[in-house]
Amino acid sequence: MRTLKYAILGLLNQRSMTGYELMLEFESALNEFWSAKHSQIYPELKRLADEGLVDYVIEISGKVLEKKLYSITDTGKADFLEWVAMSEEPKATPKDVFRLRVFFSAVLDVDLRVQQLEDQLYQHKSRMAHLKNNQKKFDGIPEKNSQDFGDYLVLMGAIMREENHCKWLKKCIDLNMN
Amino acid sequence: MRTLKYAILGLLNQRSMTGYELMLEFESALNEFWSAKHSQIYPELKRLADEGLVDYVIEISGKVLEKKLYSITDTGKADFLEWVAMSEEPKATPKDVFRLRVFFSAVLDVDLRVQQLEDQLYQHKSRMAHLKNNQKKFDGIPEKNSQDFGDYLVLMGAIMREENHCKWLKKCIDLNMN
DNA sequence: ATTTGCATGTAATCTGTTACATGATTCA
DNA sequence: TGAATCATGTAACAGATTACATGCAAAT
Repeated sequence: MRTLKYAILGLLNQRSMTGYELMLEFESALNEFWSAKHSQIYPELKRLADEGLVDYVIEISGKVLEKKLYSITDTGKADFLEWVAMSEEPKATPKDVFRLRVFFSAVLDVDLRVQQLEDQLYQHKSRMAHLKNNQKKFDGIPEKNSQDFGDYLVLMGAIMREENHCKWLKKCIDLNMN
Repeated sequence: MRTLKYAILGLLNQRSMTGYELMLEFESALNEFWSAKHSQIYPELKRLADEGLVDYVIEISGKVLEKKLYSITDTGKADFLEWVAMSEEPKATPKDVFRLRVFFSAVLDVDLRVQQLEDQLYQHKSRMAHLKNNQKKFDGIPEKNSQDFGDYLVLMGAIMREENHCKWLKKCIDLNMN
């Protein structure tokens, strides 16, 4: 499906970046729905360059350190636009180890189950606090055709997801304790 | 992390099964949070047998068709119990191509965005109807120490997740249309 | 008889993570 | 001057999907 390809093209469609900067984007902006390590990004960038979807210029940082500033090409832009316009069937399985554990948890003592759920709840609560803090940077709803708008929608989605997950965890705790 | 290993051990801890039956379980009961194709299950079963965590007897279906009925061993049971009792850090990234598309969707016409969101909403609504139908098989809340209890909790979680996802999609549609 | 489902496997490929490897720049 | 960060790459491995491959059993 080459999703990483389109994630990179989408980011380079916003502005030219180095591989390192792309990595930082995956760690921040896209973190809630996609990720990639530098060991995956650099080879993919090379491949995209071979395919003519991106190109780069070498810049010098300081005295000698070379960095490659990548830009999307017209072909790349066309390819990306085609992808983003596509409709898709929702993927069947968002794999989730914790839910798997809950599924099997009847073999455990109730105390331990509740402890695990509480632990999970704590972690997701702090995650939610972090997301809500990120939301502060928007004042009001961004303009519909700005990149900030997409940013806003997915952040809202992430917050709603965390909220809902916490709600589920609380219900599980309740049902385990009666 | 060997999650498939523990998913299989957990299922075999409930009852002895063939690889084919395990495959069916992954397609039904576990479908909301884990999946595996037969091409992954059969080699894993072989490996688990080599590791002494499961064993099997060959049964004959009809005249000649051999099937392997797998059972969990004591070692396997101990290993599984240790795993299910473990606490874990929530995984950072539940990758989601649709959210990635939404993130970049500002490059599209508003009409197309709304169309995509509506399409997604339709699919998730029917998915939710399907899940709610599954829930009917429970009358009331299952006993806390039965496998049905875990089953019930994750099904509830799946329904809540779908409900929440639909809510998010509706908000996205609203914000795109003003 | 033919189709659908039961039943088991391997091979090739793709995607992603961890570990290995190196070196420059900036800030305290 | 030492630590954190910038910057780029490769190699080995793990996990998972698609395709290849075969054959029996049951139901229509």
